[in-house]
Amino acid sequence: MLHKIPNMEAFARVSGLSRPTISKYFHDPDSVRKSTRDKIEKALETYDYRPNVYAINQNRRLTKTIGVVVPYLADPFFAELARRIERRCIDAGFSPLLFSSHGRRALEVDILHSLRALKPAGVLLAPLGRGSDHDMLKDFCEDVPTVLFDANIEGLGEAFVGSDNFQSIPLMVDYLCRTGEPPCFFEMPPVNPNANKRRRAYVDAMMRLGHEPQIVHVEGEGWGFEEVGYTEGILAIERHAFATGTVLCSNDRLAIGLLAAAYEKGLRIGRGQGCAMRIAGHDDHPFARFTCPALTTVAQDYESISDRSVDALFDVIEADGKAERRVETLFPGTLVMRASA
Amino acid sequence: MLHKIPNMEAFARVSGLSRPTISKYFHDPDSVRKSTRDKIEKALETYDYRPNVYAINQNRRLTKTIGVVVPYLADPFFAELARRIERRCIDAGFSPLLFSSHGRRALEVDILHSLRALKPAGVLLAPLGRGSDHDMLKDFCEDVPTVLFDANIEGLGEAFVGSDNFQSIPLMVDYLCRTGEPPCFFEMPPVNPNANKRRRAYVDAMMRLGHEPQIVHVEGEGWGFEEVGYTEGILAIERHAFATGTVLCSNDRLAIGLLAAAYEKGLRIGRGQGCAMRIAGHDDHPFARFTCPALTTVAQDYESISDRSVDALFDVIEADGKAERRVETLFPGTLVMRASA
DNA sequence: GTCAAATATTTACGCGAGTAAAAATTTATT
DNA sequence: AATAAATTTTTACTCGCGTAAATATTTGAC
Repeated sequence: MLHKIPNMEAFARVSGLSRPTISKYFHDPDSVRKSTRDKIEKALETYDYRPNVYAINQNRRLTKTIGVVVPYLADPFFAELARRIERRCIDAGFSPLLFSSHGRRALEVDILHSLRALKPAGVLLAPLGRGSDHDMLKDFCEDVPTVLFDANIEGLGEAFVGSDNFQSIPLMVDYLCRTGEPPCFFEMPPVNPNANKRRRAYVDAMMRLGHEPQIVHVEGEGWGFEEVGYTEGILAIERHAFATGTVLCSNDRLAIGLLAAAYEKGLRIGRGQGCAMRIAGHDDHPFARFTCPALTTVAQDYESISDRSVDALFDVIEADGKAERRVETLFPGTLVMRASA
Repeated sequence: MLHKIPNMEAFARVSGLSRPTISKYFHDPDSVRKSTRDKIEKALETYDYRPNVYAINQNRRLTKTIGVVVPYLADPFFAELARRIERRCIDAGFSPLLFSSHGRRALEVDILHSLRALKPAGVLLAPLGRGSDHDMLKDFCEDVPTVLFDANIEGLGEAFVGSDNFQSIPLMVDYLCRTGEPPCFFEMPPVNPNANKRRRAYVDAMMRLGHEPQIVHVEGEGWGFEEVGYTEGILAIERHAFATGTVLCSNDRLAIGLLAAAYEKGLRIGRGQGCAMRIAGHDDHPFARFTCPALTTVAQDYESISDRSVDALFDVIEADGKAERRVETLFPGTLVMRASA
């Protein structure tokens, strides 16, 4: 175990250099001569010293932390996005801090409050959406360089990166109509703007193809989508609420619930012979390939979304926290044909 | 929008009080007289001031942050535990910071390094287990009050809280034997000690009941359990590797993969007439009730585990970072009978 | 109204670093 | 070797707040 060094002053002594030089080194190792860099790194092997984060950040106006806020971390979709974002932040020399609002407005507000206190270099925020405190969020975005992702809120933040629901939903509707009955749309009360956009995209797509849109709207609160999909799926099936045997769900988690309901009701799902129903989702949730049957869905471009969000934030940070203008980047989805539809 | 106040000095002026009093207030609002508290809170409504986190923590030896580290956040099991833990920390006036090792040793090491720099009041750590850097972890635990949960590492940390695999696995084995063929055990290379314990518990339980243990061990790396369960499940089914028609998986995610494989192979899963196979899991993963068929499993006691972990950490923190002795708390699992077995 | 107890103010120093300016030293160039 | 350029050292001040000690003020009890 190496000997602990309490502060930079002491470390400067044991490494035979002056404190400002050490300070420069930790700010950027390449800013000091090779020979002194070697001295420092040799000392670092012998002594256990790392600069005090709090003392460092006290003076810096902007720190090296980046806040990442998602609405619901128990959703592997967000876990996956967060994972990629974290990675890219680390690679760029930042320290990401991850927060989940757990679907609750009060928590999102709290998180943003304490995040502001941390003076982060920037924040990547997937807002609750409908559940967000709009005014508070606006204040926040004015103080802290923020890029929104996944769920857009008009005019908030320096940029938005997400999926193009008006491309992805028609893609799926087209596919379903081409290969069988036109789909009904299975949705719950929208927790965020995507859900709304998807419904509208569904209606548009159906009209364009000359079909009557059939929306099966069910009640259900919160972010326990599987639960809602299951419970309300059971009811919908019992009441013959699905006008056709093809159901497009507003997201994969809802589809997973519906799949479970259909299974329990003895309905065979899929596009083959003897199947009573086709079910499709949206997102290509990490678990979608392991449902029974595997879920046909539209894949969101995780990689592009996370990469682009981070890039956008870095741009903003370099531009002193203000983007020239607010850019919205929408990535197209890709059809993932599996067994369920 | 309220007027921004740069520091405590200035805030003291506008609220007509002295800085030390303000300092006391933020340390504990009840430590000042009601009348001054009111003054401060009135000023707080007019002016936008919150103390600088970094300046505060620079002097405090122990901060009010608590680190929460899990091995793999995209696993809803950990997401759920983390959620409960976070909540309890917040309620107790701490600021939890959540980190995921994403299954990688290097990342766990990095996280612990930067966590140490944050001088947290304590850390709740679910270690990678087999993948952890044992020596580094030991150093860490000596510096920072740490409570391990989920995966135990002998002698590390001030306490351990987890599930009692030697109770839960026999519970399931008994049930399966009582209601049908004795189970084989489906497992992959153990990423953490639980997997090992579960295998041993399975062997013990089978022997006790006078049955020959049948272990189906498959290859597979990392934390993509569903993927391994699926891929290797397909192979195992093709090769008739399951000695009996009942399979106990070392965890639910593996079971979900196997379920998908069985479905694809046209095997009907469940305990009823015409079923080819029974599949059981372990953990009661949040999605386990939505598989097709719903997964029979052993529920881990999420609530007790998270609550007890936090309590244990608080005890340690109050006892100045050192527990009298290292206590291991194991909670029993409960059988969750669903349709799959 | 008096006096002790409780609370607030004043004053002053410390924490661990960032950083700026001037002086001193090292390195590179010719 | 002389000189210019690059780097390091010295010195000193800043940041925002914790905290301790002495002093002053307010409060409550009688």
